[in-house]
Amino acid sequence: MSGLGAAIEMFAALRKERPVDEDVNKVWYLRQNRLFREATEEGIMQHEHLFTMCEMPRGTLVFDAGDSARIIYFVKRGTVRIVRETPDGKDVTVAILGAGDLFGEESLFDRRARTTHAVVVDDALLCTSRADDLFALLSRDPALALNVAKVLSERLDDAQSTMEDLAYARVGDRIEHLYHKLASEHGVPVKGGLRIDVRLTHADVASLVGSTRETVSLEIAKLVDLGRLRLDGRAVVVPKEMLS
Amino acid sequence: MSGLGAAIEMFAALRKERPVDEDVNKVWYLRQNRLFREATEEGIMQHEHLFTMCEMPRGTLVFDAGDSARIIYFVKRGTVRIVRETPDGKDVTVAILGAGDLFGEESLFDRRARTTHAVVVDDALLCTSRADDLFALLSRDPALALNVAKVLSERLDDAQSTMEDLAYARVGDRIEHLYHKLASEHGVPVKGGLRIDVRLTHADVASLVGSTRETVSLEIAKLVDLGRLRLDGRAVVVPKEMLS
DNA sequence: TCCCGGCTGTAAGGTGTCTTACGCGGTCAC
DNA sequence: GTGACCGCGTAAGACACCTTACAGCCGGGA
Repeated sequence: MSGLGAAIEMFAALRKERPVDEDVNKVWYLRQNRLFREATEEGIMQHEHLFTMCEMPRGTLVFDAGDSARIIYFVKRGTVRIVRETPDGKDVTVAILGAGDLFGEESLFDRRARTTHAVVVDDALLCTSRADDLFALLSRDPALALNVAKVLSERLDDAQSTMEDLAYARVGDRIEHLYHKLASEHGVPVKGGLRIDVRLTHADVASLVGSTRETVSLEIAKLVDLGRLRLDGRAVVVPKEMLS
Repeated sequence: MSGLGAAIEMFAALRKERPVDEDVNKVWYLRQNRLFREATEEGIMQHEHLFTMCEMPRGTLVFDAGDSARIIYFVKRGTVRIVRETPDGKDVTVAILGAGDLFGEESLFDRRARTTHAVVVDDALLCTSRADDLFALLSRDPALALNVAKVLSERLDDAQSTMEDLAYARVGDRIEHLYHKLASEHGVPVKGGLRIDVRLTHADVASLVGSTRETVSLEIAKLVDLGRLRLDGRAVVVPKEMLS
């Protein structure tokens, strides 16, 4: 994958929209993105060396809490989990990210070591950039900087909605909300609903809804009984009559 | 708080002309905001007409969930609470903001009605700007746009830390963490610690830590017993030996 | 001054969920 | 194949916290 491809993917990531067919969409992104509307081919070329692509299999630790490497990541393909660890060693997953998302953006503004770690959930293709390089690029282009702000604003809204759930909803409802959100972001249409192919174990789900592996097993079984979720092999399906 | 009250307050916020001495201070106030931290005096002067100051007493509903007015707010003085409401009517306070913070920034990127409401906790002086005006300003100044991103990034980190607490910490610990955070952000030094002058009722605290008024009363009493908090009249004091 | 409404303290009972414990089936490496 | 490991299902007991209920307090307005 060329650096140019990487750069294009990065701006695609900032727009938070997902390609259906990659080859067609490279051109599509060029036309859509404000930056590239006025930019010459050479202008794009100038920045291609700032980006690197890399492939990572399920389970890879992208970065660890405490790391001080200042790198920003863009998800091109696959899924990544952002995790905090509580003082007594429990994991809290604060975000599940897919194609089009970016992460590690704290290091754009903050020199402190990371407070989270990031793990690959489904085999991923990532694009990376050094914080200083990206910062310089953003400093020259307000539209891009605003895109970053927009992405963060959406993530904040997401986090607040999760806080609401954690504060007052029961575990069963939290799990259902989680799967509805995953369905809308990562669901693939199957007959009768949306299948979630993100490979989350019950322990992973527990870390997302603030519960334990055992209660998650129990509550999922209850939800399936009630017809609010279905199982398709190992994957969870949200019935379409449940999608508001 | 009634919807009518909300509308009246919004209207007042847009219309009210402040006394001349406030206008003179406007630039000074703007300068205190994180957004304009590195901006030049002239730069602020140029855009000063985009902003309006307005005073709001404790209890004022700054904006309500469902409002579609696209306005961004800057806190010059006082304290403001950002609140979401759960389907069954419970309040979840997702942020407590003080001097230098901004809020309502969703409307910069998003045309949907607000999902939160904002209430004045301590008599506040706010500065308002129409979303479109501010957006135009940010589009011309990458440094300002990056400041917005930075503020959002910090708020996100904050939200994630709260999620961690809500997920696995006991109510007592959550309250203690809350007061430590408030102390570091809004605390005024008194002998033996930091006093928190933000006027939060136990019900308010409950909405911050995802609990009930009664358990908050109980747990605060326990914390005071253990010497982990002190009371100074109605205010809470965090003993300095508790500040890590 | 007195009343009223909002804030706080306290306690009994109920329950959602965590903890602990164990067994079972799949999958992968050897 | 066969063991080791991981992910899953289930169940009894404990407990943190919510619910419900009521009473005292303080401050502000009539």
